[in-house]
Amino acid sequence: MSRSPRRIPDATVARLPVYHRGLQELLRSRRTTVSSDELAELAGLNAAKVRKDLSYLGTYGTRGVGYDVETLVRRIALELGLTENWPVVIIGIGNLGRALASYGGFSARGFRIAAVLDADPRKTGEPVGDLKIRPTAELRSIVQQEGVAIGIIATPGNAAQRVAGEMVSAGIRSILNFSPAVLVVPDDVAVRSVDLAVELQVLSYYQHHRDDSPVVSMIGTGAR
Amino acid sequence: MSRSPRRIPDATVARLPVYHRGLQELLRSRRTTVSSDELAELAGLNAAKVRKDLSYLGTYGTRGVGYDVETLVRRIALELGLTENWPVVIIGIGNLGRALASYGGFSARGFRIAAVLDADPRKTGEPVGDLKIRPTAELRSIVQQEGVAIGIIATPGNAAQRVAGEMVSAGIRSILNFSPAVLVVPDDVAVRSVDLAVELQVLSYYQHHRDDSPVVSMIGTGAR
DNA sequence: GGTCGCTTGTGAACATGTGCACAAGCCCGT
DNA sequence: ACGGGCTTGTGCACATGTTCACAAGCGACC
Repeated sequence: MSRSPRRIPDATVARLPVYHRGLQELLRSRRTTVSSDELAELAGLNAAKVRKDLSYLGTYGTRGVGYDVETLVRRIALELGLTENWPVVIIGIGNLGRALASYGGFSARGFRIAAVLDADPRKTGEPVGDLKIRPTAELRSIVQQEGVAIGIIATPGNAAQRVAGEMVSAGIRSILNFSPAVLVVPDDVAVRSVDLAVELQVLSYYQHHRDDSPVVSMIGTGAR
Repeated sequence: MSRSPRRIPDATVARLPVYHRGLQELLRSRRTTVSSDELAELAGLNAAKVRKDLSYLGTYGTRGVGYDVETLVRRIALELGLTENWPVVIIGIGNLGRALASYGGFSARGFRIAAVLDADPRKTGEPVGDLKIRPTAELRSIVQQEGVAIGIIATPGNAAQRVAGEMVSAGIRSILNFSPAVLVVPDDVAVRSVDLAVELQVLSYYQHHRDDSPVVSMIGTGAR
């Protein structure tokens, strides 16, 4: 259904959510039209990249005018699959898991938290926002009942691989991993990992080598 | 002092922390030597990439044998500047800020949290781990006294730009931004942004287009 | 209806990153 | 001392990503 004519490059896919975020802001401020230059400013990129990225979605701009904000935000949401309101589960309810569970941004941008789970039986029943912590043994039935497609791992590193295996066997095929571990999963499972310490260490490198080369970077989005 | 002979490519810099993490594991299990193949497995990459990456650090391997774990972990730590035990500050102590503040991984990997700050005066004095929340007005003096070089922003999006400005004017030149906002800073300030919703949305794309192309990716590390 | 100013969409040059494949070099056993 | 097995380091071809620069096209105004 929402197949795009050409395949979209990974680098562009990583930036689409940033455009989506900026366009939503514009919507809120009642802007109807936006140029590639303005959108570039909002996304922290340059105009050429914006135009090339958007061109992979098809021809949605008007020369001499710009892009219609509402059309474009809808087109990007469609492409990213945000219209499906994916149910997600979070496993590992420590400080980070709790923070993720109560992070308002998720529900506002195409996702809803179907359940929060933890392997520690002492935590079972503990409230987290509107939800109660459930034991990991219930994962399979939750996934099946709610049609969960995306799982978030917020456990310590040593539990992550086990949890990933449980997710995969429960039918989850997209995993967002916040633990400092490299996950081994079947080829048809997508994994994205965010390691907080890694991010700091990259910054540390550029801080350390400041005189050699000043650099500003944004993860996966190739910002200036 | 620790200048490397050639400039290290960004893609490699983003992977060095992952090697460092894997090597530390090996150290703990008393391994003295590791091949590019084994290290690749640990980092979720392929051996060719590992060898090329490490070659930018100089010639530290032994043909027919592999790399000396201890030498290599030290060399990478030196390159990343992890030996300096950077003091960092966290601004914005909501759920996420609290999670970051109590995240053990930081102290274990080259950073120490010098202070946690929040703009809300009602939170001042509240304990977070060993620290107490301080008002943002104290940022400048903290930065000067402790020599803080790296700041972490964990505020809501609408406060992020203001906080970033305060950090820059206080003398911070490396910022790790967890808010969903694009920060505008002077050229000589490095920014890395992690937007949790963006990560989910990227996963959502690949989930949505699953039939077109199975994909596994790891942020900024180019894993298979 | 024609012209002018503005902005898109994109071909082509350039830059960066990846993977292959193999020579160079080290260790060990004989 | 020498040969065999193994692993590094890297040149080179290929793939992906970025930027430039400009023709094409739209809208507005005369």
